This record gives sequence, structure tokens and C-alpha cells, in this order.
Amino acid sequence: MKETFSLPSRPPNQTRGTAAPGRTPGPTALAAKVRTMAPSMTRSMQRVAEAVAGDPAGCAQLTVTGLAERTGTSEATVVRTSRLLGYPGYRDLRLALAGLAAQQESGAAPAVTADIAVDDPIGEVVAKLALDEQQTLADTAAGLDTAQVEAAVMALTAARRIDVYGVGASGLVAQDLAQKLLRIGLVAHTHADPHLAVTNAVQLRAGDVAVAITHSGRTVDVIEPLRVAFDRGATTLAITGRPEGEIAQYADHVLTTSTARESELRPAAMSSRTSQLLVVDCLFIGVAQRTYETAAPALSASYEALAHRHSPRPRAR
Amino acid sequence: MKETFSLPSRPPNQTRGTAAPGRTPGPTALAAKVRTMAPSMTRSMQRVAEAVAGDPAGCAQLTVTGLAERTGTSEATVVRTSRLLGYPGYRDLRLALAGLAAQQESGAAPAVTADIAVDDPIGEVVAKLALDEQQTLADTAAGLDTAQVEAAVMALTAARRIDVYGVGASGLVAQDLAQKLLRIGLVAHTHADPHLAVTNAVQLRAGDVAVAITHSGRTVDVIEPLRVAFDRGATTLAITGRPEGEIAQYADHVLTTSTARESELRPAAMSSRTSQLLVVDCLFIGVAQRTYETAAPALSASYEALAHRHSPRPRAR
DNA sequence: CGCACGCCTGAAAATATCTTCCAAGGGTGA
DNA sequence: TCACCCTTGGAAGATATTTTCAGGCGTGCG
Repeated sequence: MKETFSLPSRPPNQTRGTAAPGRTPGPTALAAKVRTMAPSMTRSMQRVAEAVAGDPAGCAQLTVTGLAERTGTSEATVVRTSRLLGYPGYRDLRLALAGLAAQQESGAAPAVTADIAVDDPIGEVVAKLALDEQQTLADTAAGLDTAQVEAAVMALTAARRIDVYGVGASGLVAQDLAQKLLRIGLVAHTHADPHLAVTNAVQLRAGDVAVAITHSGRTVDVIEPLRVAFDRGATTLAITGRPEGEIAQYADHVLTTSTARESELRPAAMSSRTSQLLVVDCLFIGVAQRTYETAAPALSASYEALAHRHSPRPRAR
Repeated sequence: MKETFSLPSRPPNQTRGTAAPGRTPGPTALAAKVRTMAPSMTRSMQRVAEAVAGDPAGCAQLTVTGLAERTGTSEATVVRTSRLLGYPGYRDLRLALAGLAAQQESGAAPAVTADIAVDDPIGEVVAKLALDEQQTLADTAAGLDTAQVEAAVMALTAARRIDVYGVGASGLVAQDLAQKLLRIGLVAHTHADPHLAVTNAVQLRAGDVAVAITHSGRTVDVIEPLRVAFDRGATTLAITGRPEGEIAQYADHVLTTSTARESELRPAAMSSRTSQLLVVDCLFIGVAQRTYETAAPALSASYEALAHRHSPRPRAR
């Protein structure tokens, strides 16, 4: 039942199905996982996933048959949903559910934070926003496939040249990544103009790395250059909230960001950005670790170079 | 508190003893229970109880048969032990075990708050980074002066025109703010080129708002335009980690971001960015709340306008 | 010292639960 | 409108759990 994912070989780039990034997700990641996967689920499966995410404690008590009944579906569907969430079967999902319930009970509760209302006072907004973003970070960390990160870091470290694609809000994340990598001596660029991005992607070849950042996984302006890079033989990475989206077809390594629930006052852009930045930071640190000899001097050099752009310290202490 | 376990019929349940204090013991109580009951157990049962108390996580993975094998006993004995510990059967003991394991895990998790080392495995890096950023968010939220935020929001809401200044890492945050404000119909721009920034700042006057973003509070390229805007009579905001820095002299309202400890592998840019973004988000939400009538339609309009830039959904359902 | 009783124990049968397979229903695109 | 594919639930098949039952061992009494 090995899911021989990734690996060097390019051709059998599995499309979708069975997720299962190597190991069963821990209880913590479950809620996040449900949100991530929900869009790619069928109606019945969504009902099951919803029930599970909404009342872990209650569902943990139910047998397959019970849960099927409660959700008005069949046992088969329940098992299918369990699979999709990354467990070998319902039995294991149930175990994770019990774990989640226990955690929530004990106060380590990832309990759902309240939506921000139009008339919330500003203090409340600050608190809710901070909490939401903290939750997003936790979800992202829990949902990240370490092996994929590792592979991505390796590719970046060895890259002759790195291109980063992103538009809109993701464009800023792309710039952040490129900026960081440049700072430690890598050759990284980002292209805001999608036409130029494609033009540049054509230049890539094996040994180069292309990174695409899109929350929806369906942004054509980002998919196109990645596809081109993929076809040219470059190693391709996708940072997306929809690992089953079209972008994944052209990505050697997919780094999944968390999908928080949106609300009218809190567009998805906000938490997806937080999530993407965490991934970017992880990549950066990973690369910096592996190129420490050159990265450290490069970092301080760039810092020194900017020193004169700062006004003198008020008082030397 | 539905007690209706195992629906249909199980009338002649607990035969003897079984304690049965009305409800199955929570996971927490398990270890204690084992100690209490141990003396009154037979040898084989003790072996089972011991295994269960010693390695809840491991045992939760095992089936009756597996646990029987591991303890060198039989399935029947395992079930009997489960009963003695207060559960209807092994199935339920196993669920409790999973819960216990999850609790232990979550309790042990926050122990990794150390610095990121050069040889940390990637999984550790992810965890530490996420935790660090969570901490940063909490610090920022705690340190933000609500009154200043409120005043800043008011100024932005009423602004005829908004300029945002930031260079380097803060430049991306500046772009993020401008992007967001534009989305809800405000006139906001950011200037990467410090010369152009000053040129533009000269145009500002009372009723306009200038926002400067700098972690150090000493970045001349950002201080300059803010000073100019300040002199021209615009309302000026500073988002900085050094509220006592030079920039504060030219700011009507100072929003303080948190200053996390840096380390060699984790330049300050990382957490300052997280912190700045939270502040930006708060400003954005604050403004959106107060201009809800126009903001909401503007948001969906900008979303619609970009719809065609997305590839069609894989399958419409 | 020997016997009988009773309790512990594990093997196997019985039951419950989970998983897989398959055919029917429904929606989509040509 | 038709053909296709995807989704879905029912039922058979496989596992896991629970119950039953008989043998073994120790203990206490005769």
C-alpha cells in the first residue's frame, strides 16, 4: 500500500486520490484537513466530513453504521471519506476522532473562533484576528508534508536558478520568497507580469527550480509558467491550498497551505497569505541550514550594505 | 450526554463487579485506575493493564489480538481487563487510549520553543517556526494600543488619498496594505522608489493619510517621505517595532509591532513581517467595518473581475 | 496425603463491525 | 437526446471483538 509519491521520476505524476502523505494525520490536523479537502469531495462525503469535524466526540462513539445513519449516507461512503482524509479506514479515523475529542476537552481546544462582526469593537477585532492567524499557522504546520518540504528544500539548494510565480496577494509572497533566497546568495527572481513569467519559464531546464504560489490552485497566470517550466524539465514546486487542483499536475512537489473558513469580513486572502508565508519561511530556513557556510556571511553582508540607509542610533548604549 | 451506547440490545451487560460508576472513565483517569485496581487483578490481567498504562499510544494501535499477543495472553483476557477498568469492552478502552495518547502528545508539544539549530530536521523547523510566529502574533495583539488603532482606522476611513511607504521586507507589507485598501474602494498607493515616495508625499495635505512601515524605525528612505507628509499637514501613521525611534517624531499615531528575539538562522525580518501584517490586517478590517456599505460590494466586484483568470472547476457537480 | 472445588486461562465459536464489490441512479457534455 | 462517467447505497466478504466453554492449576478440606 506504499504511496510512492514524489520521487525523482516524473511521468507517473498521479493526479489525485487517496492523499495519504505517508502517514495518517494526527488528530490535530483533522479539522484543517477537512477544510482543505472539502471542496474536492462529493456531496455525501461532505456531509460525513462535516459531521466529523463538527462533533468529533459524538462521532467517535459511533460505528460505521451509526455514522452512516446519522449523516443519511451509507457505510461505504463513510469509509470512502475516511480514506480521503488520509486514514486507512474508518477504524483509524475513529481513533483520531477520539484523540481530537480528548484534546478539545482538555482545553488544548482548537475550538472554532467566532467570526468577526461588523460591529465588533477594534479590540475584539485585534484579538480575533490574532487568534485566527495563530490557528492558521497551527493548521498549516500540522498539514505540511515534511517529506515534500524536504524535497523542495533540496531542489532549491541545488538549483542553478530559481523562478517564483505568483499574482495578486500571492505575488507578495512570491516576492518575499525571492527576496529571502537572494539574500543568502541564491539566484531567485519573481515575475509579476504573467507574460514575462512564461517567457522566463521557457529558459529553464533541468537543474532549475520553478515555484508557483496560488491559493486556489486554479490561477492560470501562475499555472501557465509552471507548466512551461515543468515541460522544460525544471523541478517544479507548488504552494497551494488545493493540492488536488490543476496546478498539482505540473508540480513535482506540492506544499499544502491551510484553508481557513472565510467570512464576509475576512476574505480568504488573509489566512492564505499567513499560511503561505509560513511555508516560505520554512523553505528559506531549510535552505539556509543546508548552505550555512555561504548563507550566514551573505546574510550579514546584505545587512551591512544597508546600514547606511539607517539613521544613526539615538544613543549608543 | 447520550449514554445510549451500542444501540439495539445489550441488556445483560455487566455481569459482576465492573465498578460501572455510571459512565466510562475518561482517559485522564485511566492511569490512576490501573494503579488502584492492579492488586485485585490476576497475573495475566495485570500484564495487560501494565502494558496499557505504560504505552497508551502504542496500545491504541493494536487490535485485541495484537494486544493479547504483546502481553502474552489471550483476547478473552484483554476483554476482561477492559471490563474491569470500567469499559464495556476493548473497543471502548481503545478509544480512551487514543484520547490519552493525544493528550499526552499535545501536552508535550509546546516543549520545543528552543532556537532553530543548523542541524534541526525539517519537521522540527516547521514546528518551531509556526510556534514562534504564533508567539509573535500573541505578543503583537497584546502590545497593540487599541486607541491608536482606532484613531488610525478613523483617519484611513476618512482619507481622501492614502500613501504607504516601506522598503525591503516592509515594502511587501506596504504593498499588502495598499492592495487591500484598494480592494475596498480606497485610494491607496505604495511607492517602492524612495525618491518617488518623497515626490508623492509633497502632494499630500490635510485629509490625506501617509503610512510608514519600518521595523527599525530608523530607515531613512521611509522616514523622509513621512516627514514630508507630516509637514504638509497629512495625518501620518507609523507601524514600527521601535515606538521611540526617530520615525515616531513625524507620526500622529504609532502602531507598535512586537520585537521578537532574533537568532542567526532567523533574521528579525521574519517575525517583524508577521507582526506588521497583523497590524495591517487589523487596519483593513477596521476600515472595512466602517465602510461596510461600500466595502462589501467592492470586494465581491474585484473577485468577480478576476474570475476568468481562473481555470474552470475540474467538474461542476 | 489425596481429593474436590473453584478460579484463571486460552481456544474457538458466535457476533458485531468494517471493507470491498457491484449495479443502479443521476448528472454532464457532446 | 444519447452516451458516458461519477456517485451512491446495498449486500457479500473479511476482520475484529465478544462470548462461550473446557482444561489446568492451586488451594483447602477430608
